[in-house]
Amino acid sequence: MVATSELERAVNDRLAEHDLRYTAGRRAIVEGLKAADGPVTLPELLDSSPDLAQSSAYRNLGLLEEAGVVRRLVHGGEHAHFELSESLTEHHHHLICESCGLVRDVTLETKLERTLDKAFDTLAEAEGFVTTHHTVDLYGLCSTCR
Amino acid sequence: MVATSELERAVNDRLAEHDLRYTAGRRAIVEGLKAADGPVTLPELLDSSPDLAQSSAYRNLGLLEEAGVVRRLVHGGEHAHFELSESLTEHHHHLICESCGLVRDVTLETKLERTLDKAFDTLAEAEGFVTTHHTVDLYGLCSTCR
DNA sequence: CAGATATTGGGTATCATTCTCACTGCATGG
DNA sequence: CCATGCAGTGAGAATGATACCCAATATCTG
Ligand SMILES: [Mn+2]
Ligand SMILES: [Mn+2]
Ligand SMILES: [Zn+2]
Ligand SMILES: [Zn+2]
Repeated sequence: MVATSELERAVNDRLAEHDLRYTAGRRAIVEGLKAADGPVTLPELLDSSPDLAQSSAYRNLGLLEEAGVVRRLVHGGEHAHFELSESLTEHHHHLICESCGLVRDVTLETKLERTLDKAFDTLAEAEGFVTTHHTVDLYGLCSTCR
Repeated sequence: MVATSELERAVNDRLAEHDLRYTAGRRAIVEGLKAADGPVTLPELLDSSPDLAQSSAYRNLGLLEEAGVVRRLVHGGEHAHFELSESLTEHHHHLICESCGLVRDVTLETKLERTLDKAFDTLAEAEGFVTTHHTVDLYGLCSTCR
């Protein structure tokens, strides 16, 4: 987990590389994502930071995504979920409730993750692909929806 | 790979269990998915079966999904992709081109898949989840988009 | 065939997300 | 300080994939 000041500096740097300013609205988004205990939807983000305008939040989430600060998760639910990029946190995967849409983070053992990376590279190569990243999503029912 | 007549019977059975008829439109969808060399979008499906009405195709894809005949893949692109359910084909994963949206099927070694299943169950249990299935998606660039 | 139920398809509605544009904030330099 | 220019903002409108409606048909059952 990156310390806040370090995170702030890293975000600032990435935005600068893309000629983007680190404004109050963008800081509120980053803080909101950092404070959340998992990926959040846009309505959830607005609830936690009521001063954000919806249109600006969507726009800034898109810009932060392009700048490599934010990752957008697209699952079957109504809303996309957003989280801080893995390069600012750590590589992990997701547990998704098919009933309420809740998303939780999970981490695989380093050893298993390395085995997977190797297997994935081989598979992709056989199809002529070059892969940039992978996702592993576990679908099911959360403890409250069971 | 299930033979066509066997597939037809299996689809028929599942629809019957849900009080759904195996009509010409639904058969066209199943045939279209079977003939495709990977998951297809609704516009692609309509192109390959021009007599399908868009509204009926969407409705029937949803019903076929509920009946366990079709699986819907939601990635970042414009359209969802559809394929025959794994229970009618075999468990596999996806290689997705981030540039053109192409989706290809890939299969992991049985041994690795079993290792994953075990690890996933443990992780889910620790979070109070019960999992129904998992996805593994490899993102990158296909040979033509490289 | 009749009655009951399921399906169809053209049109319309929904709604998450993106776009528009007039306005504001902020940096820079003279 | 003020002027200038450009990036950012936000309220509302537009977009587009997908779902819904409903009157007309088709299919099953007996
Ligand atoms: Mn996450
Ligand atoms: Mn597939
Ligand atoms: Zn749940
Ligand atoms: Zn491609």
